[in-house]
Amino acid sequence: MAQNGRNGTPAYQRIRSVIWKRIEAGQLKPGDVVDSERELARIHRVSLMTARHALTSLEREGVVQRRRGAGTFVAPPKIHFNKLMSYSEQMASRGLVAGSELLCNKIIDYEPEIAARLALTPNHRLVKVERLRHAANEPFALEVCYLSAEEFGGLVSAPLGRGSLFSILERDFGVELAHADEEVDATAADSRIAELLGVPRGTPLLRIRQVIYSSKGKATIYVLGFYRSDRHTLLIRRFR
Amino acid sequence: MAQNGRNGTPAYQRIRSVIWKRIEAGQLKPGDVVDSERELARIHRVSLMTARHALTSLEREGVVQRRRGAGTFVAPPKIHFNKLMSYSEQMASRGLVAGSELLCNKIIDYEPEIAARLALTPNHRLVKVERLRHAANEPFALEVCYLSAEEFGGLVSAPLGRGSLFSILERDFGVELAHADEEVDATAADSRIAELLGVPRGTPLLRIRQVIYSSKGKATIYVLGFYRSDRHTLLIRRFR
DNA sequence: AAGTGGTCTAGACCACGGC
DNA sequence: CCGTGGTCTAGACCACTTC
Repeated sequence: MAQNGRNGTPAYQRIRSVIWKRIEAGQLKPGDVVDSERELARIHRVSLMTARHALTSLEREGVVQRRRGAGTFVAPPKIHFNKLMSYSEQMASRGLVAGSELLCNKIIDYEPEIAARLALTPNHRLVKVERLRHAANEPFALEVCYLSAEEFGGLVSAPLGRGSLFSILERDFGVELAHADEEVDATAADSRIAELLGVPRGTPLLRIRQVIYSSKGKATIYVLGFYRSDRHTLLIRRFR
Repeated sequence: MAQNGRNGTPAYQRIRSVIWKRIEAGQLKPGDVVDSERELARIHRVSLMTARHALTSLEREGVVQRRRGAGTFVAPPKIHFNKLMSYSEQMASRGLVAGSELLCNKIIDYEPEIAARLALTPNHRLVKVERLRHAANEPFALEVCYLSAEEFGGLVSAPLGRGSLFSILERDFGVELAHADEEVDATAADSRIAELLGVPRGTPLLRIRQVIYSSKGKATIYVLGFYRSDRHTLLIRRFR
């Protein structure tokens, strides 16, 4: 028996998931001791190295912390820094309900600079989705998304007023989003944006230009967003 | 011989560093094949698991990529996204020379809100370092750093006009910086900042408040920065 | 002293990739 | 087919923390 005890999942992954589920269920709380390597090996009838592998992989993901001579402990709840999340997901993670108003959802013909951001030919047709984001019944952001019309033309008949763009792409188009590169700067509200966001003209806004890539490395969505900086701050974590 | 072959460093780390140095020296280029687990085990007279440990740790750091059945390869050069870098390091990475003007370097007595950001008592004394950053002979950012005067009082006599704060802290104070949490928003230039940065009053600026933590998890530096958004955009990568 | 994580051995079989 | 990485065993000694 050099391998899996019948089914195809490696032993160390089974052990991983047992611990992970126990944490998820709240049976193990941050700071609690996790079964030691030797206990795990005994319980799961597995060698020490295998039990160790399970704990090592959990530690790498930040789920547990190990202290030599002391034991393995459930790590404090991780804060989601630098996570690519849809507006709905962001709101949900703060315990708020997402509200948004669909201003525009159509196909546009010629927008060469945006097509270039998506690595498309200048005359490639694009779906343009413009939405006003609300929080606490007040507008706080204007977001304009662009996607290839060839691939995502079907979006124009999608219920974007309600559902999240991310979930529609992932569910209906089978797109797996992987990461995004963002450029952030400050700009002054022009008259249209000022009116939509309910601020005086010239108010400093956070401008974020975002290219979202699929897991295959293809530029999939370009998002141009303007955020009221009195209602929204960007959180970033950087590592040395 | 169950352990280290005389000196104190583990075998897997020695193997690691041999490979790492070979990459650093340019003998191994991105895409090149790295010695296989079995070769490493043979060459370094070590068991397979130990050779494997070396490659696993290099893979976790993104130095190499492993493909089952194929081999282990040097990873493509990593792009420095979400990296905590000093101003000098940022400039250097873009091939520019850092220029900065020291406006203020003194100890201040009572700044409770900033002390709180560093998890210090309200009346804790602080070192305040204010610098105007230049690029291409034009000012583009104002950065104010605060540190505990108790720990870093010696900074007031340091050559901050020339050297980087990071390198002084790391070299002279033995501080190992680990990560930073940043809050980013947009704000309008007040009269003093407008004059220093050479822009009209009310110009939208990027404001970044940064708490930099040591590797021991201690809040060490608080940085308040104002950036001309016509000269500087923030780049972020987010992951799903 | 007892228990923990960290390192290590000398093998093994499996699944996969490229020739 | 052979070589690769992926998983696994049944032990071992060391360094460290806790009591």
